[in-house]
Amino acid sequence: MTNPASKPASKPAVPAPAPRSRSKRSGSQLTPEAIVQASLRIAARGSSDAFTVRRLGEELGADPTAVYRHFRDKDELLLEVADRTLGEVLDSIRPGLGWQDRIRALADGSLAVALKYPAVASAMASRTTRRANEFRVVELILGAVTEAGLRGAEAAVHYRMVGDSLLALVGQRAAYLLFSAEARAADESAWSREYRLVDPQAFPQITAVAEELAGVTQDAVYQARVEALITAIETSVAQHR
Amino acid sequence: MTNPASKPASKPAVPAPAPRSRSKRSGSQLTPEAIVQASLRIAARGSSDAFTVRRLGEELGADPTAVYRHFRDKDELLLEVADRTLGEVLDSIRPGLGWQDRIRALADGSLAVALKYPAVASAMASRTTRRANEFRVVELILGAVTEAGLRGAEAAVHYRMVGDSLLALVGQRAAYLLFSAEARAADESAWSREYRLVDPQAFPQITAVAEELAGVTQDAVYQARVEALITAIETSVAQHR
DNA sequence: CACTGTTGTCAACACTGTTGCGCTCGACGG
DNA sequence: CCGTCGAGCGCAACAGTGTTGACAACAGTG
Repeated sequence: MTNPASKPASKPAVPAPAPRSRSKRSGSQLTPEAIVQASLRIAARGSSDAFTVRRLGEELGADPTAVYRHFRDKDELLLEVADRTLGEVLDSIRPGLGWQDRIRALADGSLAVALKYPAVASAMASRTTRRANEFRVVELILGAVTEAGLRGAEAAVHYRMVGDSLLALVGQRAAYLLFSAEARAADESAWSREYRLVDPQAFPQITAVAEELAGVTQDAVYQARVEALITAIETSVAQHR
Repeated sequence: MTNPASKPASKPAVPAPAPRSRSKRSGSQLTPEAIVQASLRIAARGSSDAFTVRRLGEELGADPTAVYRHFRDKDELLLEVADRTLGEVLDSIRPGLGWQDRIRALADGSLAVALKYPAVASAMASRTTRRANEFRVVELILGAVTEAGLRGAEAAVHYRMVGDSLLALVGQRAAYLLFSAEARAADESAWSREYRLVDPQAFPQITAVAEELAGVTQDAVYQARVEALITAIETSVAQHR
């Protein structure tokens, strides 16, 4: 079952409270924590090395299938890793910010981890973990839109708008990073080239701003998308009064 | 060929003007068109049947590897299929609409094909085809933001904002559809259940709107996200004057 | 007729995630 | 101290995936 439905008891894993030192087979013992760390290390390698179970075993110096003693499947591991990084993002958000800056901080933090661990962010782009830290995100965004002035159903739908949009934004950017560096470079240069070679008759608008199109940076687009979310909230607040 | 993207001779395919009737091996001959159509048929089956090359061969009544005589790899086939459906979306947009309605029409049409062919839309969520119809989309969005009142770099970055956001939105929704129906149902009911079971002390905002959160529909979120794009453009226009 | 190039078939390769079987070793009861 | 037990790991294997190269059958051309 690789679906997003996992009600049954999730983690016996390490039942004993005692850390029980190092022991077992040869030197280093395999813990969920170690597996998560190794996963992050692999995910950080980005496009140069895909995130696969076998690669994970290699990184751990253990047999790949040993991972399945600690996680039901790869999906559950990804969920755990994603929730972990999400927790770090949340912890890094300073309290006391205005609601706009809290959303910006959430976006910036999420983007940062997405750029650092593209494989993880990409895999989570269209799902939810339903784990502890995700509820913290819900709480954070809901707090922001409430502080902005939205209530009830209006607040709920705007939370979803912001949450889904951020997830999509970050996932999209991460997935793009999973292409090889050469492929990305080729893609970008191809775009700016073809903008200029377009038939002016058929595509007058493109021709008019071909230079500017070639000069648009990913960061500028990111900024615009985040600000669009904030603007949408502000506009909705202004309308409902 | 008024399209901008075809430098390396891409498709000899059917060089002869004569349709050369039916011939070849046993009865039906395999054409790129037939392959695209079969792909669409499979993609329309959604989560019940993954879009794989072997399944495609089955659908065609031919060996799976025969596809590689007409497309370099699966990716190129997906690009072609995606561009095809995108063309239909564009053709369905009535001219003469205001710029806002043109963006809404593009979004609605894209969502419609994404819901119909989730596998295709999902695969295209974080890439671009750089094919003919994609340039038509660029032209359409650029025309809209220009009509709204944006120029130069401002128009360019807003085009990217709208384009990337729509792609992400549609891809996200499609990817969600690729989960099995049961998994999706379980996921949704789990969310609405857990919203209500959350600790009121730790998550006051969630508790306050738990009911409303459970009642938010995908369509409402979609609407909000599209309107957010339009609002962002309008706001930017108002600011730059 | 022979020749050539196109196109479908078949077997195979290099991967992927995942499972069942056995072995080893640490921990625990007596 | 010793025997038993069970958790944790390695190994081999399975069912999938996309893709390639060799082979064969046919169309059109000289």
